[in-house]
Amino acid sequence: MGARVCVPSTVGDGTLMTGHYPTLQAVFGGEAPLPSCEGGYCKECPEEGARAPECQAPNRYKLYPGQKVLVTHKGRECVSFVEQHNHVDDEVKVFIPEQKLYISRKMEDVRLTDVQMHQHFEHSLSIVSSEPTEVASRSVSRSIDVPKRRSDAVEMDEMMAAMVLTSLSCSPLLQSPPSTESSVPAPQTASDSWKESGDVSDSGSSTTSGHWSGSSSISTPSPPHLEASPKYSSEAFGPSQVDEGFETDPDPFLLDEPAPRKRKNSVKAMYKCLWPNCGKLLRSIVGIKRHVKTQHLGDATDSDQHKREEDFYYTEIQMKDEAESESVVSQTPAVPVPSVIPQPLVNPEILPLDLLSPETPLASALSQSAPGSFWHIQADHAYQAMPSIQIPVSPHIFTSISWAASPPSIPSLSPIRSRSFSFSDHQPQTAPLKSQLIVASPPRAHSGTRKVRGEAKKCRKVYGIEHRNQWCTACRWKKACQRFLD
DNA sequence: GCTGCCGGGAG
DNA sequence: CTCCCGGCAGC
Repeated sequence: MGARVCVPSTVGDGTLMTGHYPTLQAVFGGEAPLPSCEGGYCKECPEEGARAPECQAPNRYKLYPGQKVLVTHKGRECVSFVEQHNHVDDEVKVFIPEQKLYISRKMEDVRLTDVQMHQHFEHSLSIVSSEPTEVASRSVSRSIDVPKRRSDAVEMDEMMAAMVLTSLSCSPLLQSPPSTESSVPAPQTASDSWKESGDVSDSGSSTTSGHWSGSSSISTPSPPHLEASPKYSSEAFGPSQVDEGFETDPDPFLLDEPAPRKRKNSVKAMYKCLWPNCGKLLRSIVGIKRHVKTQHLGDATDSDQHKREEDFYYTEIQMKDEAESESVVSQTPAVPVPSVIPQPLVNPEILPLDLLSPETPLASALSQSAPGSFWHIQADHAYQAMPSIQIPVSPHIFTSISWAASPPSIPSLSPIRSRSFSFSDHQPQTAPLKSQLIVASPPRAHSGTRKVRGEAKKCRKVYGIEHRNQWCTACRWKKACQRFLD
Protein backbone atom coordinates (compact mmCIF):
# COMPACT_ATOMS: atom_id res chain seq x y z
CA MET A 1 0.00 0.00 0.00
CA GLY A 2 1.28 3.32 -0.91
CA ALA A 3 4.49 1.89 -2.14
CA ARG A 4 6.28 3.63 -4.86
CA VAL A 5 4.95 2.84 -8.20
CA CYS A 6 5.64 3.84 -11.65
CA VAL A 7 4.34 7.26 -12.41
CA PRO A 8 3.53 8.30 -15.90
CA SER A 9 5.51 11.26 -16.76
CA THR A 10 3.67 14.48 -16.90
CA VAL A 11 5.46 15.51 -19.98
CA GLY A 12 2.91 13.82 -22.06
CA ASP A 13 5.04 11.44 -23.97
CA GLY A 14 3.66 8.37 -22.33
CA THR A 15 6.95 7.22 -21.02
CA LEU A 16 7.15 5.77 -17.66
CA MET A 17 9.20 7.11 -14.91
CA THR A 18 11.24 4.70 -13.02
CA GLY A 19 9.78 3.08 -10.04
CA HIS A 20 9.55 -0.12 -8.21
CA TYR A 21 6.38 -1.40 -9.62
CA PRO A 22 5.07 -1.18 -13.08
CA THR A 23 1.78 0.33 -13.95
CA LEU A 24 -1.03 -1.81 -15.06
CA GLN A 25 -0.32 -0.62 -18.44
CA ALA A 26 3.15 -1.93 -18.27
CA VAL A 27 1.92 -5.19 -16.93
CA PHE A 28 -0.95 -5.77 -19.19
CA GLY A 29 0.11 -3.94 -22.23
CA GLY A 30 -1.72 -1.24 -24.01
CA GLU A 31 -0.88 2.34 -24.51
CA ALA A 32 -2.53 5.12 -22.77
CA PRO A 33 -2.95 8.70 -23.51
CA LEU A 34 -1.91 10.60 -20.54
CA PRO A 35 -4.45 12.16 -18.35
CA SER A 36 -5.01 15.79 -18.53
CA CYS A 37 -6.98 16.72 -15.61
CA GLU A 38 -8.04 20.16 -14.80
CA GLY A 39 -9.41 20.20 -11.34
CA GLY A 40 -12.86 19.36 -10.24
CA TYR A 41 -14.57 16.63 -12.08
CA CYS A 42 -12.72 16.01 -15.20
CA LYS A 43 -13.27 13.53 -17.90
CA GLU A 44 -10.55 13.48 -20.39
CA CYS A 45 -12.02 10.66 -22.28
CA PRO A 46 -15.60 11.33 -23.32
CA GLU A 47 -17.79 8.39 -23.82
CA GLU A 48 -18.34 8.86 -27.47
CA GLY A 49 -15.78 9.78 -30.01
CA ALA A 50 -12.26 10.80 -29.32
CA ARG A 51 -11.60 7.39 -27.95
CA ALA A 52 -8.51 5.99 -29.41
CA PRO A 53 -8.78 2.35 -30.26
CA GLU A 54 -5.95 1.53 -27.99
CA CYS A 55 -8.03 2.75 -25.15
CA GLN A 56 -9.56 -0.63 -25.22
CA ALA A 57 -6.54 -2.07 -23.69
CA PRO A 58 -6.48 -5.79 -23.81
CA ASN A 59 -6.52 -6.10 -20.13
CA ARG A 60 -9.71 -7.33 -18.70
CA TYR A 61 -8.66 -6.47 -15.31
CA LYS A 62 -11.52 -5.49 -13.15
CA LEU A 63 -11.41 -2.85 -10.54
CA TYR A 64 -13.93 -3.08 -7.85
CA PRO A 65 -15.77 -0.21 -6.34
CA GLY A 66 -14.03 0.75 -3.22
CA GLN A 67 -10.77 -0.61 -4.31
CA LYS A 68 -7.83 1.44 -3.36
CA VAL A 69 -5.77 2.54 -6.26
CA LEU A 70 -3.24 5.10 -7.15
CA VAL A 71 -3.80 7.69 -9.77
CA THR A 72 -1.89 10.64 -10.91
CA HIS A 73 -3.66 13.85 -10.40
CA LYS A 74 -2.04 17.18 -11.12
CA GLY A 75 1.20 15.43 -11.40
CA ARG A 76 0.83 13.96 -8.03
CA GLU A 77 0.34 10.44 -6.95
CA CYS A 78 -2.92 10.22 -5.14
CA VAL A 79 -4.45 7.45 -3.23
CA SER A 80 -7.97 7.09 -4.40
CA PHE A 81 -10.82 4.70 -4.46
CA VAL A 82 -12.41 3.11 -7.38
CA GLU A 83 -15.93 4.17 -7.77
CA GLN A 84 -16.79 2.74 -11.07
CA HIS A 85 -14.97 0.77 -13.62
CA ASN A 86 -16.27 1.10 -17.08
CA HIS A 87 -15.05 -1.91 -18.91
CA VAL A 88 -16.30 -0.80 -22.22
CA ASP A 89 -14.47 2.44 -22.25
CA ASP A 90 -11.80 1.15 -20.02
CA GLU A 91 -12.30 4.09 -17.85
CA VAL A 92 -12.12 4.15 -14.16
CA LYS A 93 -13.86 6.70 -12.13
CA VAL A 94 -12.14 7.25 -8.88
CA PHE A 95 -12.67 9.34 -5.84
CA ILE A 96 -9.75 11.09 -4.29
CA PRO A 97 -10.54 11.64 -0.69
CA GLU A 98 -7.63 13.94 -0.27
CA GLN A 99 -8.96 16.33 -2.83
CA LYS A 100 -12.53 15.34 -2.40
CA LEU A 101 -13.09 15.07 -6.05
CA TYR A 102 -14.05 12.54 -8.60
CA ILE A 103 -12.02 12.05 -11.65
CA SER A 104 -12.03 9.67 -14.48
CA ARG A 105 -8.95 7.92 -15.55
CA LYS A 106 -8.06 5.55 -18.19
CA MET A 107 -7.60 2.11 -16.94
CA GLU A 108 -3.99 2.33 -17.89
CA ASP A 109 -3.47 5.27 -15.68
CA VAL A 110 -4.76 3.59 -12.65
CA ARG A 111 -2.35 1.65 -10.60
CA LEU A 112 -2.96 -0.79 -7.96
CA THR A 113 -1.15 -0.73 -4.77
CA ASP A 114 1.48 -3.33 -4.53
CA VAL A 115 -0.44 -5.58 -2.26
CA GLN A 116 -3.38 -5.57 -4.55
CA MET A 117 -1.20 -6.39 -7.45
CA HIS A 118 -0.06 -9.39 -5.65
CA GLN A 119 -3.57 -10.28 -4.71
CA HIS A 120 -4.79 -9.89 -8.19
CA PHE A 121 -2.21 -12.17 -9.57
CA GLU A 122 -3.09 -14.78 -7.12
CA HIS A 123 -6.65 -14.27 -8.05
CA SER A 124 -6.06 -14.67 -11.71
CA LEU A 125 -4.15 -17.77 -11.08
CA SER A 126 -7.04 -19.22 -9.26
CA ILE A 127 -9.54 -18.36 -11.89
CA VAL A 128 -10.08 -21.03 -14.42
CA SER A 129 -10.28 -19.19 -17.60
CA SER A 130 -9.34 -19.59 -21.12
CA GLU A 131 -8.85 -15.91 -21.49
CA PRO A 132 -5.60 -15.57 -23.32
CA THR A 133 -4.84 -12.21 -21.92
CA GLU A 134 -5.14 -13.55 -18.50
CA VAL A 135 -2.78 -16.26 -19.31
CA ALA A 136 -0.47 -13.66 -20.57
CA SER A 137 -0.81 -11.60 -17.52
CA ARG A 138 -0.27 -14.60 -15.44
CA SER A 139 2.97 -15.34 -17.03
CA VAL A 140 4.01 -11.79 -16.69
CA SER A 141 3.02 -11.65 -13.15
CA ARG A 142 5.42 -14.30 -12.21
CA SER A 143 8.24 -12.21 -13.35
CA ILE A 144 7.20 -9.20 -11.45
CA ASP A 145 8.98 -8.41 -8.36
CA VAL A 146 6.04 -8.39 -6.07
CA PRO A 147 6.77 -8.07 -2.43
CA LYS A 148 5.74 -10.81 -0.12
CA ARG A 149 2.46 -10.52 1.57
CA ARG A 150 2.56 -8.39 4.54
CA SER A 151 1.15 -8.95 7.89
CA ASP A 152 -2.01 -7.19 6.91
CA ALA A 153 -2.61 -9.68 4.23
CA VAL A 154 -5.54 -11.02 6.11
CA GLU A 155 -7.16 -7.70 6.15
CA MET A 156 -6.55 -7.35 2.50
CA ASP A 157 -8.04 -10.71 2.03
CA GLU A 158 -11.25 -9.52 3.49
CA MET A 159 -11.06 -6.42 1.46
CA MET A 160 -10.72 -8.42 -1.66
CA ALA A 161 -13.57 -10.57 -0.55
CA ALA A 162 -15.74 -7.55 -0.15
CA MET A 163 -14.71 -6.31 -3.49
CA VAL A 164 -15.38 -9.55 -5.20
CA LEU A 165 -18.70 -9.71 -3.53
CA THR A 166 -19.42 -6.25 -4.63
CA SER A 167 -18.42 -6.90 -8.13
CA LEU A 168 -20.71 -9.83 -8.22
CA SER A 169 -23.63 -7.90 -7.16
CA CYS A 170 -23.54 -4.59 -8.78
CA SER A 171 -23.12 -3.04 -12.04
CA PRO A 172 -20.43 -0.49 -12.28
CA LEU A 173 -22.90 1.88 -13.71
CA LEU A 174 -24.97 1.83 -10.67
CA GLN A 175 -22.20 3.03 -8.59
CA SER A 176 -22.02 6.44 -10.03
CA PRO A 177 -23.04 8.92 -7.45
CA PRO A 178 -26.17 10.83 -8.20
CA SER A 179 -24.29 14.04 -8.14
CA THR A 180 -22.57 13.10 -11.31
CA GLU A 181 -25.56 11.84 -13.06
CA SER A 182 -25.99 14.93 -15.07
CA SER A 183 -22.53 14.74 -16.41
CA VAL A 184 -22.41 11.07 -17.05
CA PRO A 185 -24.18 10.36 -20.26
CA ALA A 186 -26.05 7.36 -19.10
CA PRO A 187 -28.19 8.17 -16.13
CA GLN A 188 -31.27 6.91 -17.79
CA THR A 189 -29.60 3.69 -18.53
CA ALA A 190 -28.64 3.48 -14.99
CA SER A 191 -32.09 3.82 -13.65
CA ASP A 192 -33.48 1.51 -16.21
CA SER A 193 -30.95 -1.01 -15.40
CA TRP A 194 -31.81 -0.63 -11.86
CA LYS A 195 -35.39 -1.33 -12.57
CA GLU A 196 -34.44 -4.28 -14.57
CA SER A 197 -32.34 -5.62 -11.90
CA GLY A 198 -35.11 -5.06 -9.48
CA ASP A 199 -37.38 -7.12 -11.58
CA VAL A 200 -34.92 -9.84 -11.83
CA SER A 201 -34.27 -9.87 -8.20
CA ASP A 202 -37.93 -10.06 -7.52
CA SER A 203 -37.91 -13.30 -9.28
CA GLY A 204 -35.35 -14.29 -6.83
CA SER A 205 -32.69 -15.21 -9.23
CA SER A 206 -30.44 -12.30 -9.23
CA THR A 207 -27.78 -11.16 -6.98
CA THR A 208 -28.01 -7.73 -8.35
CA SER A 209 -27.65 -5.33 -5.58
CA GLY A 210 -25.17 -3.11 -4.05
CA HIS A 211 -25.12 0.44 -4.91
CA TRP A 212 -22.83 2.84 -3.41
CA SER A 213 -24.32 6.20 -3.13
CA GLY A 214 -21.04 7.89 -3.04
CA SER A 215 -20.79 11.18 -1.33
CA SER A 216 -24.31 12.07 -2.05
CA SER A 217 -26.82 12.82 0.55
CA ILE A 218 -28.49 10.18 2.56
CA SER A 219 -31.70 10.62 0.77
CA THR A 220 -31.32 8.09 -1.97
CA PRO A 221 -33.44 5.42 -0.50
CA SER A 222 -33.67 2.69 -2.99
CA PRO A 223 -30.27 1.84 -4.13
CA PRO A 224 -28.41 -0.28 -1.74
CA HIS A 225 -24.90 0.69 -1.30
CA LEU A 226 -21.78 -1.18 -1.51
CA GLU A 227 -20.52 -2.83 1.53
CA ALA A 228 -17.16 -1.56 0.75
CA SER A 229 -14.01 -2.33 2.46
CA PRO A 230 -13.87 -0.93 5.90
CA LYS A 231 -11.00 1.18 4.89
CA TYR A 232 -12.91 2.70 2.15
CA SER A 233 -15.88 3.71 4.07
CA SER A 234 -13.99 4.95 7.01
CA GLU A 235 -11.34 6.80 5.20
CA ALA A 236 -13.27 8.36 2.48
CA PHE A 237 -16.51 9.04 4.17
CA GLY A 238 -18.04 9.43 7.48
CA PRO A 239 -19.22 6.41 9.38
CA SER A 240 -22.75 7.37 8.70
CA GLN A 241 -22.27 6.10 5.23
CA VAL A 242 -21.35 2.73 6.37
CA ASP A 243 -24.57 1.15 7.25
CA GLU A 244 -26.85 3.30 5.27
CA GLY A 245 -28.75 1.18 2.88
CA PHE A 246 -26.86 -1.84 3.85
CA GLU A 247 -29.93 -3.82 4.49
CA THR A 248 -31.35 -3.25 1.11
CA ASP A 249 -29.71 -6.15 -0.44
CA PRO A 250 -32.54 -8.19 -1.81
CA ASP A 251 -31.12 -11.40 -0.72
CA PRO A 252 -29.62 -11.52 2.68
CA PHE A 253 -28.59 -15.06 2.15
CA LEU A 254 -26.32 -14.08 -0.59
CA LEU A 255 -25.15 -11.18 1.36
CA ASP A 256 -24.16 -13.38 4.15
CA GLU A 257 -22.28 -15.58 1.91
CA PRO A 258 -18.86 -14.27 2.36
CA ALA A 259 -16.98 -14.25 -0.86
CA PRO A 260 -14.64 -16.78 -2.28
CA ARG A 261 -12.61 -17.50 0.73
CA LYS A 262 -15.25 -19.30 2.66
CA ARG A 263 -16.53 -21.03 -0.34
CA LYS A 264 -13.60 -23.25 -0.64
CA ASN A 265 -15.00 -25.58 1.95
CA SER A 266 -17.81 -27.21 0.18
CA VAL A 267 -19.50 -24.62 -1.87
CA LYS A 268 -18.12 -22.97 -4.91
CA ALA A 269 -19.40 -20.02 -6.76
CA MET A 270 -20.49 -20.36 -10.28
CA TYR A 271 -21.97 -17.79 -12.52
CA LYS A 272 -25.05 -18.57 -14.37
CA CYS A 273 -26.26 -16.83 -17.43
CA LEU A 274 -29.73 -15.55 -16.94
CA TRP A 275 -30.46 -15.10 -20.55
CA PRO A 276 -33.66 -16.87 -21.44
CA ASN A 277 -33.08 -20.45 -22.43
CA CYS A 278 -29.42 -20.21 -21.83
CA GLY A 279 -28.40 -20.86 -18.29
CA LYS A 280 -24.82 -21.31 -19.13
CA LEU A 281 -22.62 -21.89 -16.19
CA LEU A 282 -19.20 -20.48 -15.92
CA ARG A 283 -16.76 -20.33 -13.17
CA SER A 284 -15.42 -16.87 -13.61
CA ILE A 285 -17.00 -13.52 -13.78
CA VAL A 286 -14.91 -12.62 -16.70
CA GLY A 287 -16.05 -15.68 -18.47
CA ILE A 288 -19.68 -15.15 -17.85
CA LYS A 289 -19.46 -11.55 -18.79
CA ARG A 290 -17.77 -12.39 -21.98
CA HIS A 291 -20.30 -15.06 -22.62
CA VAL A 292 -23.19 -12.69 -22.14
CA LYS A 293 -21.56 -10.04 -24.14
CA THR A 294 -20.63 -12.16 -27.05
CA GLN A 295 -23.45 -14.63 -27.11
CA HIS A 296 -26.38 -12.48 -26.17
CA LEU A 297 -25.49 -8.88 -26.42
CA GLY A 298 -23.91 -9.34 -29.75
CA ASP A 299 -20.52 -8.17 -28.71
CA ALA A 300 -21.54 -4.67 -29.52
CA THR A 301 -19.53 -3.42 -26.70
CA ASP A 302 -19.53 0.12 -27.82
CA SER A 303 -23.20 0.35 -28.30
CA ASP A 304 -24.49 2.51 -25.56
CA GLN A 305 -27.40 0.29 -25.06
CA HIS A 306 -25.33 -2.67 -24.24
CA LYS A 307 -22.76 -1.06 -22.16
CA ARG A 308 -22.03 -3.21 -19.22
CA GLU A 309 -25.39 -4.72 -19.54
CA GLU A 310 -23.85 -8.08 -19.16
CA ASP A 311 -23.76 -7.42 -15.49
CA PHE A 312 -27.44 -7.97 -15.37
CA TYR A 313 -27.54 -11.17 -17.24
CA TYR A 314 -25.65 -13.37 -14.97
CA THR A 315 -26.00 -14.35 -11.45
CA GLU A 316 -23.90 -16.07 -8.98
CA ILE A 317 -24.88 -19.39 -7.67
CA GLN A 318 -23.34 -21.72 -5.26
CA MET A 319 -22.62 -25.24 -6.05
CA LYS A 320 -21.68 -28.05 -3.85
CA ASP A 321 -18.18 -29.00 -4.47
CA GLU A 322 -18.95 -32.49 -5.50
CA ALA A 323 -21.79 -31.44 -7.68
CA GLU A 324 -19.77 -29.07 -9.72
CA SER A 325 -16.70 -31.11 -10.13
CA GLU A 326 -17.62 -31.50 -13.69
CA SER A 327 -16.26 -29.42 -16.45
CA VAL A 328 -15.80 -25.78 -16.16
CA VAL A 329 -18.36 -24.96 -18.72
CA SER A 330 -21.35 -27.12 -18.39
CA GLN A 331 -24.37 -26.52 -20.44
CA THR A 332 -26.95 -27.19 -17.82
CA PRO A 333 -29.89 -24.96 -18.29
CA ALA A 334 -32.28 -26.31 -15.80
CA VAL A 335 -29.96 -27.64 -13.25
CA PRO A 336 -28.61 -26.38 -10.11
CA VAL A 337 -29.58 -23.06 -8.67
CA PRO A 338 -29.85 -24.12 -5.11
CA SER A 339 -29.05 -20.88 -3.51
CA VAL A 340 -30.55 -18.46 -5.89
CA ILE A 341 -34.03 -19.68 -5.88
CA PRO A 342 -36.07 -17.62 -3.52
CA GLN A 343 -35.33 -18.92 -0.16
CA PRO A 344 -37.91 -19.46 2.44
CA LEU A 345 -37.59 -16.08 3.86
CA VAL A 346 -38.92 -16.93 7.19
CA ASN A 347 -38.17 -20.09 8.85
CA PRO A 348 -41.44 -21.94 8.70
CA GLU A 349 -40.76 -23.64 11.94
CA ILE A 350 -40.21 -20.49 13.80
CA LEU A 351 -42.80 -18.11 12.65
CA PRO A 352 -45.99 -19.94 13.35
CA LEU A 353 -44.81 -21.02 16.72
CA ASP A 354 -44.00 -17.56 17.68
CA LEU A 355 -47.27 -16.30 16.54
CA LEU A 356 -49.08 -18.94 18.37
CA SER A 357 -48.04 -17.67 21.68
CA PRO A 358 -48.33 -13.99 21.96
CA GLU A 359 -46.19 -13.96 25.02
CA THR A 360 -43.16 -15.27 23.29
CA PRO A 361 -40.66 -12.67 22.40
CA LEU A 362 -41.54 -12.48 18.84
CA ALA A 363 -39.11 -9.76 18.25
CA SER A 364 -36.17 -11.66 19.42
CA ALA A 365 -37.06 -14.70 17.48
CA LEU A 366 -37.51 -12.70 14.41
CA SER A 367 -34.41 -10.79 14.87
CA GLN A 368 -32.62 -14.04 14.99
CA SER A 369 -34.11 -15.26 11.84
CA ALA A 370 -33.78 -11.95 10.15
CA PRO A 371 -30.84 -10.23 11.58
CA GLY A 372 -30.71 -6.58 11.24
CA SER A 373 -34.31 -6.25 10.47
CA PHE A 374 -36.95 -4.85 12.58
CA TRP A 375 -40.49 -5.53 13.41
CA HIS A 376 -43.06 -3.02 13.79
CA ILE A 377 -46.39 -3.09 15.41
CA GLN A 378 -48.92 -0.51 14.80
CA ALA A 379 -50.38 -0.02 18.13
CA ASP A 380 -52.84 2.58 19.05
CA HIS A 381 -54.41 3.64 15.84
CA ALA A 382 -54.68 0.15 14.63
CA TYR A 383 -58.20 0.13 15.77
CA GLN A 384 -59.44 -0.49 12.31
CA ALA A 385 -59.55 -4.10 13.21
CA MET A 386 -56.22 -4.55 11.61
CA PRO A 387 -53.38 -4.34 13.93
CA SER A 388 -50.59 -5.32 11.72
CA ILE A 389 -47.21 -6.67 12.25
CA GLN A 390 -44.77 -6.01 9.61
CA ILE A 391 -42.03 -8.47 9.45
CA PRO A 392 -39.38 -7.53 7.04
CA VAL A 393 -38.19 -10.95 6.23
CA SER A 394 -36.16 -9.52 3.51
CA PRO A 395 -35.10 -5.97 3.34
CA HIS A 396 -37.34 -5.45 0.41
CA ILE A 397 -40.19 -7.68 1.25
CA PHE A 398 -42.27 -6.97 4.19
CA THR A 399 -44.36 -9.73 5.37
CA SER A 400 -47.47 -8.24 6.63
CA ILE A 401 -49.63 -10.15 8.93
CA SER A 402 -52.89 -8.68 9.85
CA TRP A 403 -55.81 -10.02 11.63
CA ALA A 404 -58.98 -8.77 13.02
CA ALA A 405 -58.94 -9.90 16.54
CA SER A 406 -56.43 -9.86 19.28
CA PRO A 407 -53.14 -8.69 18.08
CA PRO A 408 -50.68 -10.86 19.86
CA SER A 409 -48.61 -8.02 20.90
CA ILE A 410 -49.61 -4.65 21.91
CA PRO A 411 -47.24 -4.75 24.72
CA SER A 412 -48.27 -3.04 27.89
CA LEU A 413 -51.61 -1.84 26.88
CA SER A 414 -53.64 -4.81 27.62
CA PRO A 415 -53.56 -6.50 30.95
CA ILE A 416 -55.86 -9.12 29.59
CA ARG A 417 -54.25 -11.18 26.95
CA SER A 418 -56.28 -12.07 24.05
CA ARG A 419 -57.46 -15.43 23.08
CA SER A 420 -54.99 -17.76 21.62
CA PHE A 421 -54.63 -17.54 18.01
CA SER A 422 -53.68 -20.26 15.67
CA PHE A 423 -51.69 -19.01 12.85
CA SER A 424 -50.79 -22.32 11.41
CA ASP A 425 -54.39 -23.15 10.73
CA HIS A 426 -54.32 -20.75 7.93
CA GLN A 427 -50.76 -21.09 6.96
CA PRO A 428 -50.31 -24.73 6.45
CA GLN A 429 -46.76 -25.80 6.80
CA THR A 430 -47.00 -27.68 3.62
CA ALA A 431 -47.77 -24.60 1.72
CA PRO A 432 -45.03 -23.70 -0.66
CA LEU A 433 -42.96 -21.05 0.89
CA LYS A 434 -42.37 -18.53 -1.70
CA SER A 435 -41.02 -15.15 -1.29
CA GLN A 436 -44.40 -13.67 -1.63
CA LEU A 437 -46.13 -12.00 1.15
CA ILE A 438 -47.46 -14.22 3.78
CA VAL A 439 -50.74 -12.73 4.56
CA ALA A 440 -52.86 -14.35 7.11
CA SER A 441 -56.30 -13.05 7.33
CA PRO A 442 -57.72 -14.93 10.20
CA PRO A 443 -61.31 -15.68 10.42
CA ARG A 444 -63.52 -12.88 11.18
CA ALA A 445 -65.93 -14.30 13.65
CA HIS A 446 -68.43 -14.62 10.89
CA SER A 447 -67.93 -12.67 7.84
CA GLY A 448 -70.86 -10.40 7.98
CA THR A 449 -71.67 -10.62 11.63
CA ARG A 450 -70.31 -8.34 14.22
CA LYS A 451 -67.61 -9.09 16.57
CA VAL A 452 -68.97 -10.35 19.79
CA ARG A 453 -69.05 -7.68 22.33
CA GLY A 454 -66.29 -8.09 24.81
CA GLU A 455 -66.83 -8.25 28.48
CA ALA A 456 -63.98 -6.04 29.42
CA LYS A 457 -64.74 -2.59 30.56
CA LYS A 458 -64.04 0.00 28.03
CA CYS A 459 -62.72 3.46 28.27
CA ARG A 460 -66.18 4.84 28.26
CA LYS A 461 -67.13 2.89 31.30
CA VAL A 462 -63.87 3.35 33.07
CA TYR A 463 -63.42 7.01 32.59
CA GLY A 464 -66.93 8.09 31.87
CA ILE A 465 -68.07 10.46 29.25
CA GLU A 466 -66.87 13.44 31.23
CA HIS A 467 -63.31 12.23 30.91
CA ARG A 468 -63.58 11.45 27.31
CA ASN A 469 -60.17 12.87 26.66
CA GLN A 470 -58.73 10.05 28.66
CA TRP A 471 -60.23 7.46 26.44
CA CYS A 472 -58.11 5.63 24.05
CA THR A 473 -58.24 6.96 20.59
CA ALA A 474 -60.30 4.13 19.33
CA CYS A 475 -62.94 4.64 21.93
CA ARG A 476 -63.07 8.29 21.21
CA TRP A 477 -63.67 7.49 17.63
CA LYS A 478 -66.20 4.88 18.41
CA LYS A 479 -63.95 2.14 17.33
CA ALA A 480 -63.01 -1.05 19.03
CA CYS A 481 -61.28 -0.19 22.22
CA GLN A 482 -57.58 -0.63 22.09
CA ARG A 483 -56.85 -0.12 25.72
CA PHE A 484 -59.06 -2.68 27.28
CA LEU A 485 -59.03 -5.51 24.91
CA ASP A 486 -61.32 -8.42 25.34
C1' DG B 1 -81.65 2.85 26.72
C1' DC B 2 -76.86 2.13 27.16
C1' DT B 3 -72.91 0.63 25.14
C1' DG B 4 -69.46 -1.12 21.78
C1' DC B 5 -67.93 -0.60 17.44
C1' DC B 6 -68.44 -1.29 12.16
C1' DG B 7 -68.66 1.08 8.07
C1' DG B 8 -68.12 5.02 5.83
C1' DG B 9 -67.40 9.97 5.07
C1' DA B 10 -64.90 14.46 5.51
C1' DG B 11 -60.84 16.85 5.27
C1' DC C 1 -53.83 9.43 7.17
C1' DT C 2 -56.78 11.36 11.32
C1' DC C 3 -61.03 12.33 13.04
C1' DC C 4 -65.88 11.93 13.33
C1' DC C 5 -70.49 9.94 13.35
C1' DG C 6 -74.70 7.18 11.77
C1' DG C 7 -76.49 3.28 12.85
C1' DC C 8 -76.56 -1.65 14.05
C1' DA C 9 -76.60 -4.96 17.55
C1' DG C 10 -75.71 -6.99 22.19
C1' DC C 11 -76.83 -6.32 26.77
